[in-house]
Amino acid sequence: MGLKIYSTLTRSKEPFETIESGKVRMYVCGPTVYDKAHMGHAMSSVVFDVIRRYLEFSGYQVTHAMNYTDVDDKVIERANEIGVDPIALAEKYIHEYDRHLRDLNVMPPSVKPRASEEIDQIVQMVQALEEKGYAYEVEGNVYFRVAKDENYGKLSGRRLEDMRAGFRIDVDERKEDPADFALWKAAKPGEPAWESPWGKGRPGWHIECSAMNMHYFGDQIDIHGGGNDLVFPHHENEIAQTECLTGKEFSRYWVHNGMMRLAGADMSKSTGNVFDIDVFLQDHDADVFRLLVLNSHYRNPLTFNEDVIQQATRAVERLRGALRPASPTPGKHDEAETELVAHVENGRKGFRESMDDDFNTPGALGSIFELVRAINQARDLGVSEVALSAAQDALLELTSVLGLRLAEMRDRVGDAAPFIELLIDLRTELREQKNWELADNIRQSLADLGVLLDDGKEGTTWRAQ
RNA sequence: GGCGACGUAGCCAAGUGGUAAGGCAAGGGUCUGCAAAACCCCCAUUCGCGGGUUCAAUUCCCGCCGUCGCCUCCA
Repeated sequence: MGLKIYSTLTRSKEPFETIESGKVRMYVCGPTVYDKAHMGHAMSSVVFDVIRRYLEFSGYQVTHAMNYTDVDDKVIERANEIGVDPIALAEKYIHEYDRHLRDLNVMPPSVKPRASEEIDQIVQMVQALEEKGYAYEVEGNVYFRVAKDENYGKLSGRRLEDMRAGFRIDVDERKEDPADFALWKAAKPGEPAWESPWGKGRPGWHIECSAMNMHYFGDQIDIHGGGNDLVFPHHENEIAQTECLTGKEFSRYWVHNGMMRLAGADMSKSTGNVFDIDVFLQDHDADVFRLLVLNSHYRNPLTFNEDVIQQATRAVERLRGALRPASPTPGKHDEAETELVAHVENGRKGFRESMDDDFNTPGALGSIFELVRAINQARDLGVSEVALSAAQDALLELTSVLGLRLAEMRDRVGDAAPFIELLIDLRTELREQKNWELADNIRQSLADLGVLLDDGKEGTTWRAQ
């Protein structure tokens, strides 16, 4: 029972088979860098990060490309508004986005191409399309001849006639067909422009992705991803350009994540701009966002509001709580330890089965939480440190496939452990003397430093918050 | 108008042709100097509404209602 992935192209789950055995070429559309990134971008990044991590966990060698669209109408428009150079503006937001990816614990893409750095490749591609009759030039603009592509519309399920019917009157009169789209745009004054066979100009939106794919991966890739808002026209046009040129299937799987929904009245502007990645991460742990995202299937719309943030925060605490050490005075519990081993196996199995089913992360989390309960039960029973930490290692492994960093805090205070334990011993003596006030002071002071004490029947344990 | 999704407990959310994972919240209990955590119990005879197919549907089909996305440059 191997991995299955839902492809937008076939609208069904397909067994995952790569072009090259054991290797995955994955291209994900990144942001147009004209403004601060929002939580929707973060969602998409996390979704594809988890897909990548799971593929690697499954033994694939993944090359992950993510582009930055830095030459674009919106970038130019914004740059002109504030009077800066468009490329410089894009550069600023690219830096910012890279930082967000780090903060969100998104594995760095293998390559991060930018439109402005792929001009040669783009020009070559447009030329080739022109030679094959799929493109035509009008006054320095080059358009893709949609009517010549008999498969046009196959990804989004649209028919040309339907689309033409919807066009308004303000279409570019120079196009042969209102549905044709720009491959190359003639430069207007004040815009970034490059030399080309058609005069000075810049690439259209869709061609950059086709060109980058060809540059870094060749004619075919395994996975092409992005938000489902890109299905049309962006990905539809990418397919058209690339497949008309190569005559081969462009991408084996088209993977699209659902949109984030900010709908609920509880999260309007009045709540503040919780939508910016920046702002969110100031107040919340990246793990919280990840859990929130992974708690629903990537293709479905994601509910995002204060309620679910709270719920995710508590859930992350529960996950971390499972990493608390074993009871200081373990007993002999062979049966319980055997059972714990079985739970670990079930957890792993359930996790894989869910993830193999089109990256069903909510199902995978279900298995993880079942493992959490088993670990907590075993600890309460008093199983040995060895048995418990084996299960905890499994928990850490599975959650790390989801990109969660449960152990981070624990690791961070790791060096302080001997001192914390010293304080615990001291406090235990104070408690034996019924000096509650001092004992509580120590507990509170440690809590302020992010170290929580748990007084159990068998003694006191601690955990990092 | 065209194309496409979605509607499961108070909230978030999986899932299956044979009667509903998981998380959060609420309630009861165990433990505890107190607290927190943890553990146990409890929490949808029911999966938007109305038909149909079937021995059996939340799961398949049809219709309706509702929410949402895309329809030329938004992840």
